Amino acid sequence: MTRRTGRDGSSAAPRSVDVARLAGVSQKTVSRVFNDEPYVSDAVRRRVLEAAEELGYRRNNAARALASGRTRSIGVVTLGTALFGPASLLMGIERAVRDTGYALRVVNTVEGDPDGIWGAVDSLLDQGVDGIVISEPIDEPGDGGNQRDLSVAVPVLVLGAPPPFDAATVLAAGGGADLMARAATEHLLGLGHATVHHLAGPQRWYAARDRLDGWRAALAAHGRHEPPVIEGDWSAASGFAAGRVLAADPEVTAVFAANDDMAIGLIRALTEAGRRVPQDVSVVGFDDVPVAAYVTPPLTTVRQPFDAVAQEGLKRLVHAIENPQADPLPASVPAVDLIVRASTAPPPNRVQSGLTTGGAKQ
Amino acid sequence: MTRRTGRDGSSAAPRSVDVARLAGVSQKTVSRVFNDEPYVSDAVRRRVLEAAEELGYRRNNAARALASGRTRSIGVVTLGTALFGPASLLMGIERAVRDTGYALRVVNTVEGDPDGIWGAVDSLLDQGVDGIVISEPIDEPGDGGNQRDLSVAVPVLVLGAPPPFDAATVLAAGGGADLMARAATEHLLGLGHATVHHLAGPQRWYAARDRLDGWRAALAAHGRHEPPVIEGDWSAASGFAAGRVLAADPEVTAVFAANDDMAIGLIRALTEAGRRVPQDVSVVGFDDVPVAAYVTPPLTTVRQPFDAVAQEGLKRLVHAIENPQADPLPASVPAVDLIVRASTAPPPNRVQSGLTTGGAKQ
DNA sequence: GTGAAAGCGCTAACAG
DNA sequence: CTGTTAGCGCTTTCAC
Repeated sequence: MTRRTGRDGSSAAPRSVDVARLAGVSQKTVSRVFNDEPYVSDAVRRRVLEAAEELGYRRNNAARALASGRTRSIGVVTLGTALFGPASLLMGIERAVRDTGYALRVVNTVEGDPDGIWGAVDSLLDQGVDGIVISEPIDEPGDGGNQRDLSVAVPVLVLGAPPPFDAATVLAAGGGADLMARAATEHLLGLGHATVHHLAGPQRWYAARDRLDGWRAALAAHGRHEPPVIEGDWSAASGFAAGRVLAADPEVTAVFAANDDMAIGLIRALTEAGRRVPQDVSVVGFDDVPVAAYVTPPLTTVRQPFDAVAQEGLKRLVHAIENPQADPLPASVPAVDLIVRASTAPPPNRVQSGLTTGGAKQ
Repeated sequence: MTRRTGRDGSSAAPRSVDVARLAGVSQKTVSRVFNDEPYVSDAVRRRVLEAAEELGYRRNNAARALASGRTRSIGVVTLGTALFGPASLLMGIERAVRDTGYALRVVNTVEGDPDGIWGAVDSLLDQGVDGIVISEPIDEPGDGGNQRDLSVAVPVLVLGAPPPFDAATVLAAGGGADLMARAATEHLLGLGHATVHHLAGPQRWYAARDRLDGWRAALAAHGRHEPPVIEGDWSAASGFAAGRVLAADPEVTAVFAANDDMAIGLIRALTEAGRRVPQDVSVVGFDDVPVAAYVTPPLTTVRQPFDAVAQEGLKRLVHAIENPQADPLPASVPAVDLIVRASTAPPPNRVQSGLTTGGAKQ
C-alpha cells in the first residue's frame, strides 16, 4: 500500500482523494458529501462516509478557505480584562458564534495600547476573518489621525456602542444602557430622594458615557438638580475612594454607580464612615455580578442581557456576511431589568424634621 | 491597467504576484521579504515593501497555511463561564499567545455538554490549529468510553490539571493550587483554630479537588480532625446555603472556601445568623477577585498567578510546536500568594473561658 | 542574491 | 446524479 509519509516517517493526513479512491468515487463526490450538497445517492454517500471514517479523514480548512475565499470564521476584539461585563459578553459571543457554525478568533486590546482597536482589527484582517465583532470599545486616546485608513471589507458588528468607523457594513447592537441607567436613577427618585449622585465609569468607555447619559436624562426629566459627577475606573478601589468623598457630604442620600464593583467599594466606604446603607444612603449598581445578591447589603442593580445581545448581534452579522447585498437585519432594544434588593430605601427624613409629620414622597 | 475584479465589480485583493510585478521582482522575492528571510538586498526589500504598501497588500493566510502545513494558530478550550478564574486565565492566554505571534481560536465547553472537551478539541482540530490549550478542565460525567479515539497530533497544554489524555505531546501547567490551599488552611491553623472546615468547589473540577487535597494535607500534617466537607458550585448562592448549615454548628470557627464568591455568600449567611466574621468565625477565600478587598469584612484570600501560568505554559507549548523532536521545557511551580485581610482572626476563646486569662495564640 | 516550476487540498464551474 | 478541469495564493525545492 502506498502511503504518503511525512519527513519524520509519520503518515501524512489523508486527503479527499484518498477517501475518493477508497470509496471508488471521484474526489468531487467526496467534496459533495462533506458539504452536504444535494445530488448524491444515499449509497454513495454512505460509502464515502465509511471510507472517510476508516481513514480518519478531516477536511483541510486552509485548502477550503483558499479555494472558496471564505474562512468561515468570525473575529472578535475584546478588552483584555476579566471585568464582568466584557468577560460575560465574550462568553455570550462564543456561544452565539458556535450556533452559527463559524469559528471564533479572538484578539484583545490592552488599555493604553498604542494600536488599540485598529491594531486588533488589522490582525484579524490578516488572519482573514469573514466578519468582525468589536466588543465594548473605548475611545482612542489620540483620536483622529490614529484611525489609519484600514479598508475593512468585511461586515463589522459593534457591541454596546455607536459604530466608530466606516466599513463595508457596520452593525450596532446592545444599546439601551442609557435606558437602563435611567430606570436605575428613576427607581431612586421614586423612593423619594431629592436627587441622585452618579459614580460614573471611565468616560473613555462608551458604556460609561451611556450610563451617565441615562442618569442625566432621568434627572432632567424630573427637573432635579444635577450634582457633580465622580468618575471611577470600574474597580471597587475607585468606588471606595469615591465613597470617602461622598460620605462627607450630608446632602448625598442616593448614588447610582456605573457598575457593581464600584458600588461595592462605595458601600464599604460609606459604612466605614458611619453612613448606613440603605438607611442613610441608597446605592444602585449596574451589571448584577454573581455576588451582588450576597454582599452586605444585597445590591439593587441592573442586569444586562449579555447573551441576548450577543445572540441577536451575531445573527445580524452572519446575515450580513452571507447576504452582502441585502439590507441589514434590524436591531432591537433590550428590555430593562432592574433588580431591587436591599441597598435602596427611602431617604432619611431629616429635612422634614422641622415639619409636623414625615411624609416620604418627593 | 488590468485589474482583477470581483463579481460585484469591487477590485479583488492584491496578491504577491501583483506586488512582485509592481516592484519588478519575482513573486518568490516578495515571499522572501514578507517572511523575513535572508538573502534579499536592502534595495529590493525596500522596493517590495513600497509596492506592497501602495497596493495595500496583505498576505493570504489560507494560502500560507495550505502551502506550509502550519496555521500559526493556537486553539483554546475554555469553560463557557464568566467566572473569575476561567475568565482571567483566558485573558492571560490571549495575552501570552499574542506575544508568541500565533493567532488564537477559542472554543467553549458548556457544562453538561455531551461532547464536552472532546467535542471542543475535535472542532479545533477541524479548524487546523498548531497547538491546543485546555483551560481548567472538568471531568466528563460519563468518563471512559466517552473519550473517543481522537488522534491528537498537535501538542496540548493542560492548565490547572493533570493531563487527561494521550496526545503527541501533553504539557501541564498551573499546578500548585493544592499548595495554595494548604497555605490558606495553615494560616487559619496558625491563628489558633482547632480545625478548619472546607467549603469545596464542585468535585468534577480538578481545580476544586486540588484545593480540597491541599486543605486535607494541611489538616493531616498538623494532626487535626477533618470535619465533613460541604460542596458548593462556586456561586455565592451556594456559599450562602452552606453558610446556613455551618452557622448552626458552634464548633465551626474557621472555614476555607474554595473560591471568593462562595466565601462572600458564606459570610453573608454567617452574618445573618448572628455569627460575626471574623470574631466568631474566620473565613478564607480563593482567587482574590477584584472586590475581595472591599466586601465586609475585607476577605483574606489566595491570589492566583493567572498571567504567569498562561505565559509560562504558552512558552512551553510553542516550544513543543516548533521543536517537535526536542524535550519539552520544564514546568515551574507558581509561588503561593496569601493575602491576609480582615476576615480571619484568632478563634473566640470560649473554650478557654473556664481558665484564668484569654491568651489567643494556639 | 534571485527566479522558475511544482504543488499544498480543496471548491467552482461546467460537462456529461 | 457524477466526473473533469482549472485554479485559489502561497511555500518549497532546486536551479541559476
